[in-house]
Amino acid sequence: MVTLAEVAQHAGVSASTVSYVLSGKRSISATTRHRVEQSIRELGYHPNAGARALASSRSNIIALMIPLRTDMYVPVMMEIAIAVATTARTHGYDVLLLTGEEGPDAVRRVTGSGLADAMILMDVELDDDRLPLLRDGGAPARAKPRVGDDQPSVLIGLPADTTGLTCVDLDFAATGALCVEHLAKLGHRDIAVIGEAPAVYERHTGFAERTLDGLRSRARELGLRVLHRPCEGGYDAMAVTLARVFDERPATTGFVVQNESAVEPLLALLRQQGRAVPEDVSVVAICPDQVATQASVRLTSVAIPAQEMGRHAVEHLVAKLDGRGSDEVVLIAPELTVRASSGPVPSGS
Amino acid sequence: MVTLAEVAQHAGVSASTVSYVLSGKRSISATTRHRVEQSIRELGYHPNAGARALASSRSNIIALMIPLRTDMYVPVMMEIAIAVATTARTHGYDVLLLTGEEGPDAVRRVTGSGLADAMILMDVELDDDRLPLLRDGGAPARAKPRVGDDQPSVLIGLPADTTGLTCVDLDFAATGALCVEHLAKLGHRDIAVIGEAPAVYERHTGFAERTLDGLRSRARELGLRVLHRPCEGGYDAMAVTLARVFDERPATTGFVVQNESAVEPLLALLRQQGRAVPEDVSVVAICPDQVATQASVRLTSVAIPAQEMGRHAVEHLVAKLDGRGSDEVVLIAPELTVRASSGPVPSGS
DNA sequence: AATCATTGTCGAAGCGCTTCGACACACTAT
DNA sequence: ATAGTGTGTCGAAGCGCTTCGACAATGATT
Repeated sequence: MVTLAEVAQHAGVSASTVSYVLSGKRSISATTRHRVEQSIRELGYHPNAGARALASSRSNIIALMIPLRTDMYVPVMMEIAIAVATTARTHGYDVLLLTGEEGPDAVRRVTGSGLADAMILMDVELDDDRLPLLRDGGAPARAKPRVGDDQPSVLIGLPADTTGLTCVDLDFAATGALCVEHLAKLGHRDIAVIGEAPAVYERHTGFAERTLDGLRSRARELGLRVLHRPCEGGYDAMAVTLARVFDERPATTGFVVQNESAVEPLLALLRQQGRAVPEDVSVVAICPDQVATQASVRLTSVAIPAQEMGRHAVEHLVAKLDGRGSDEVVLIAPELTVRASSGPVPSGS
Repeated sequence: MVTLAEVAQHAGVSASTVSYVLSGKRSISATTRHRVEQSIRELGYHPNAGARALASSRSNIIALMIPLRTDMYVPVMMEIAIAVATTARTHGYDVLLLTGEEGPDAVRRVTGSGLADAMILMDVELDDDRLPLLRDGGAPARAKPRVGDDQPSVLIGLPADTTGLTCVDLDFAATGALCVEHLAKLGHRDIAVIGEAPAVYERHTGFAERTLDGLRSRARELGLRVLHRPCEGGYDAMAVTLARVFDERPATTGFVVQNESAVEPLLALLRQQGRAVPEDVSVVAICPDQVATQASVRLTSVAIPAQEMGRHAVEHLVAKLDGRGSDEVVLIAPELTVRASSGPVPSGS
């Protein structure tokens, strides 16, 4: 491996000069800089990451923690992860992939060892046991918790208590509201919400509950009736759920679906029952665009802005690492795209 | 941050002793070891990753490179990535997430900087431009490429030329063969293969072509007729493809599908045409179990062993890093699970 | 002509760890 | 008693980089 010293020798300058060329922390004359850069290229020099981390106590690595069991739709998580990785690279950071398996210990390990400079947590639960560690920077009991000394972090998802935390998420409450508004405008009065699996609600995952809250309160204002039913994915579960919905609210003409694996079954079952979409019933989905456009009926939907979330998270983190930036909650405004699955209520009804 | 020296002082031993307790590379008396371990716990010591990497020239990090544009089904990639991360942890390694964006440069950067000790590449193309770098350990032109000095790597997927490379993959040729065998046994004589999108074949992605080769040669032995049609995902594309299939080969009764986003459309279209599955036509899929079991008809399928592939890859890599292990190609034997989508040919035909 | 910034470069001191050789000590075998 | 053989521990030398203070050299300001 070629070292800084070898580059310095080759260029006929001191090691520190090479270092300053690399970091740009002191001004270097153009001639010297070019000579050094030339040597670097010729020798194929790459600074040693370990040495750099040791000397500067900065690893230029961001840890991305993905829980093992996730409530998010997998492709969305992947999209976020990819967005995080690519955005991080543009800022000179690499990404360390952590699974939830180790739990809070992973936070301690990474923080304590200086493996990563910062941390992004995905799919945060309302009451997540990793949060206390992040609030005080991972140091369990320190005399003087100096500000800015701790491990910056950004959550993707919103916990119950956000004090001292930075979070990025889609504004799910607004999303829920947006969906009913759209249906209300089309004249629908009875709305059924097909939600995530019951387990998701039991685990008090933030996004599912917030969607529902936003949706319900807007529905109340608009005078609509809402029936919420959690639903496991797949055809059989959906069949049961759907039967119950029409049993309880035969006048239902609008559906809001927040469960990717229920989307296609719902459409198939409605078709099978002779209910045409969008002529007889309207369906609005909360899902990635890919699902919305690949479904058997092109779905009116609110997209999950995966890339944007990943990008935002990294950019906030980098800002924090640079001393700019602050703790705040960033909610991304939802956007509803009208496609072929929603239309005015049937005039006959 | 608490350092090795502080632990040593606290325990009343020298720094090297603490280091040996940690690494176990020299024998330490039980009493000393306990005392040191106690101090470590009390002080909440975590070895500094950078210092460790510098001193030992081992980062204990494995790089996982995921191409940006992928031919694999996204959830499968995610499953592999998670399996890689968790398996790596059990061997004391962390995982660095690299996207394909940087291309071969990423290999050079990571290799050159000692950021990672080893590398796993996913979704390898038949003629991948990252491979030459891996064969000689990432050093473009070195005088004496000493054996064992280079960056070990494992590919997930099979390139055209595997000399000097270690690869892990599902045996797709055997998979193709297995699928036709199953259909042949049930009496089907005319088989249609619904493949990945045309772009996948144009890019010469290994797994698609190998599946087809294995399938065709076994079909020839068994005297079956095979019609292969690449297909984009989604309903519209599938409708066109399916119409052409029955146009060209009206006697088709068996389908092999290797395209997750074509599975559900195919089932829906068959149903719509009044062809019952499995009574009139049989469908065998090559897809993750989750897709097979969540489809509207539970699919007879060959699973993609994502976890196993991830685990294998890491274990091979760790073996190489430990000086054990060798370059070899590991093909995982396919397993076909019979579910509800395949049955004997209709007697009337 | 003397003074003061400014700019560009260097030397040296670490960062926290691993690892090698040395060494003291307690044994066993002469 | 003497030499030989392990054990368990220590001291010191780095690993390759960053960064601080020092210091020429240059030009601007009196």
